[in-house]
Amino acid sequence: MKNEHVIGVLDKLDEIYGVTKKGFYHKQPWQLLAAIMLSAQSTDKQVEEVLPQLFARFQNAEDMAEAPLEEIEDAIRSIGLYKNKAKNLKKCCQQIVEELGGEVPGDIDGLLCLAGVGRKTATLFLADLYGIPGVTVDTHVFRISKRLGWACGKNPAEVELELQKVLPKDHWNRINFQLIYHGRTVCTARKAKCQECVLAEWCEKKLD
DNA sequence: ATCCCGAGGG
DNA sequence: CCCTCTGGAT
Repeated sequence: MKNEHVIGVLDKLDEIYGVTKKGFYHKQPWQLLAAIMLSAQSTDKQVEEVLPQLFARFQNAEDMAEAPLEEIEDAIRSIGLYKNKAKNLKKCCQQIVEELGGEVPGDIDGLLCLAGVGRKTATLFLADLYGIPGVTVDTHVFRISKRLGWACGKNPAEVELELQKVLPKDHWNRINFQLIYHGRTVCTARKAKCQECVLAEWCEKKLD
């Protein structure tokens, strides 16, 4: 894989998908964290439909920490995996209120101690809130990185390290949403639309 | 490796 | 109808 290939792809991604992503609406850090937690295995659209009512009902982390589980479930039911997500949200808010004085951690290790917060969620939170550079490897980034020939790792953690070496740091925080969008619309898991792919000239796995 | 789980696409 | 989905926990 040649360096010009990477530059070519990155320029094209910036051109097609832009360089900034509209993050989830939030007034407080815990709201952003909650929104990202809800987005697991769901689309942004689904999450955004639920947020207004959710934050109207629960004004702060303490409200959610004290709320009956069923009330949280009701507020997010239309999103998949709602039982796990409600349970994690409540537990996470309890931790924030009872162990952290109401403050959401500002570092990766602190965030990873919270219920329902894994590497993907934590990295995205830090990127959105503080602009801290981080490569988040979800299913789309994982799949496309390998098709492009940027990585060959067996799991997301390995691919994350490979991408950190291949990609300039100033692209880390936008490669995620760019590849996710590309992955949902063009470079899909099955039946990738290579004919209409703007990255095809640099792609190792391009289909004819 | 499996489960969670509603929504939308093929 | 059947499949997958911007993860995380067990």
